[in-house]
Amino acid sequence: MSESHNTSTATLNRLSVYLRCLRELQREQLDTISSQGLATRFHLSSTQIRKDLAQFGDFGIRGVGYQIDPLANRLHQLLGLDRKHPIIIVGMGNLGTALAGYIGFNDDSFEVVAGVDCDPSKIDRRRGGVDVRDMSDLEAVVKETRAEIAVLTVPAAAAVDCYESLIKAGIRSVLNFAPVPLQEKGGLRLKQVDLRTYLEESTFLLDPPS
Amino acid sequence: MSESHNTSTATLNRLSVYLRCLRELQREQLDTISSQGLATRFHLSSTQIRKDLAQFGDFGIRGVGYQIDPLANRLHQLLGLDRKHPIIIVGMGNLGTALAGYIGFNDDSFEVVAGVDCDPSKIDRRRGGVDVRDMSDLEAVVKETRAEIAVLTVPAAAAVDCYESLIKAGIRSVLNFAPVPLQEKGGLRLKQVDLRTYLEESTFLLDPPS
DNA sequence: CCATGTGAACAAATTCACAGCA
DNA sequence: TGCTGTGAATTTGTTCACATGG
Repeated sequence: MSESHNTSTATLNRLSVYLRCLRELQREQLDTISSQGLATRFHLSSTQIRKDLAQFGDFGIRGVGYQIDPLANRLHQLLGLDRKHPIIIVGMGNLGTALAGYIGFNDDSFEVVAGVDCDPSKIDRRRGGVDVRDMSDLEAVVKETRAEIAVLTVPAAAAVDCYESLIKAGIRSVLNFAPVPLQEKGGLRLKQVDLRTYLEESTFLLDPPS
Repeated sequence: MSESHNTSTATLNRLSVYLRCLRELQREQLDTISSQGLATRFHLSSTQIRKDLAQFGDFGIRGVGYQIDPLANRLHQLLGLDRKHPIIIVGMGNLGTALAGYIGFNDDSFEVVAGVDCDPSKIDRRRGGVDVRDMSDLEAVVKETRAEIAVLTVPAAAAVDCYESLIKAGIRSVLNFAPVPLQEKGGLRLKQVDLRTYLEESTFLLDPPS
C-alpha cells in the first residue's frame, strides 16, 4: 500500500527469491498460488510473504491467493529487471573470468559489458566472453559502456585502490569479492561477498566452542 | 563470560571481520587496541565490538583496551581455524574451478581436497589445482578425504539432487552458489551465496520504485 | 582516569492472531 | 469459507549510558 521505499535488504532478498519461485510455478503452468502454498512449496513463511508483498500494493485476492503472472511481472519490474544493466568486472583473474561467464548467461537483465585488469597479458584480449580493458582506462570504459554495477574480484591488496577508482569513475553499486571490508559511501551501494567469512561461519558452527 | 553457544550469524560474521582487522594490526606491530580504536580504524561500532567479544570471556583490560595477539589467537581458535578443514567442490565448471584455486590459497585452515563433477571429460584430471572425481563416487570421496564442507557450484537444475547426495554422504556444511533456495535440514549448516539476488538487490536500490 | 563490560532503552524484524473481503 | 492484509505481541539485534575495575 505504501509508496515510499524503505524496504530492508532482507525483504529485498526475499522478493528476489519469490520471483524465482514464481518463475518455477509459471513453468508448471500454474495460475494462482496462496501465500501458504508458496510457503510450503519452497519452505518459506506465509505471513512473511504476505507482509513483504503487501508493501507494494494489494496483489492478492482474498479467499483465492495471488495471480502468478501479474505478480511475477510486478516483482520483475520492482527489482528493476525490466531494463538491461551493464556490469563491469574489475579483476579478470580466474574468479572474475568465471563470474563474467556466469552473469548474463541466460539472462536479459544483466550484461557484462567489459572486464578490466592491470595485467598486460590479459588486456585487449577476450576472457570469459568479454573484452578485457586496461584498468587505467577505467573511467573511459565506464563512460563508454554506461556501466552502473561493478563486480570487484581483485586481490585483497588492490581492493581499496580499485574501490576508490570505481567511485571516481561513477559506478553506483559494487559487489566486492575481495576479503577486505570496504565502507559504503556517498550514494554508492556496496555488497560484501566474503567467502572467507562464510567458511569461518561454518567452522565455528561445526564444532562450537566449549 | 557465558559458555553456551547461541551466537548469531551476524555476530559470527563480525568476529571473522575483527580477526582480519587484528591481523592487519599485527602486521603493523601493534600491541593493544581499544574498541574505539578498532571502530574508527575499520569503520565499526565500538559498543558492538565490546558486546561481541564479551560473549566469549573478558579479554579486555579496563583503561587500556585489548591485547592484540591473545585476542587474535582466541578468535582464531573460536572460529575453528586452529585445525585444517577439508573442503570439496561439487561442480567443477568455471566457477567451481576458480573457487578451488581461490580457497586454500595462502591459508592453512582450509584445504580443497577434491572436486567432483559428472562430466566425463573433467573426471580424473586436475583442475584448479585439485583432482576431479566422479560425482557418483561422492560418498567414497567424502569418506576418503573426511571432507566436512562442500561448495556447491553446479547448474541450477542439478542443485537439489546434489544437495541431497551431499547430505547422504555426510557433509556437515554447504555453501550453495546455485540460484536455488535449498532448505537447511538435520544438523547440516547451509549458507546461500546467491549472486543473482545480490545483483537484483542492487538494481532495486539503484532506481527505487515510485 | 580510561576503556571495558553490561543492564536498560531502543529499534528492527518476525510471528501471531484476527478482522474483512472475495 | 478461505485467504489476504495488518495491527499487536514477540523476538532479535543494536545503541546508550554508566558502574566497575585496572
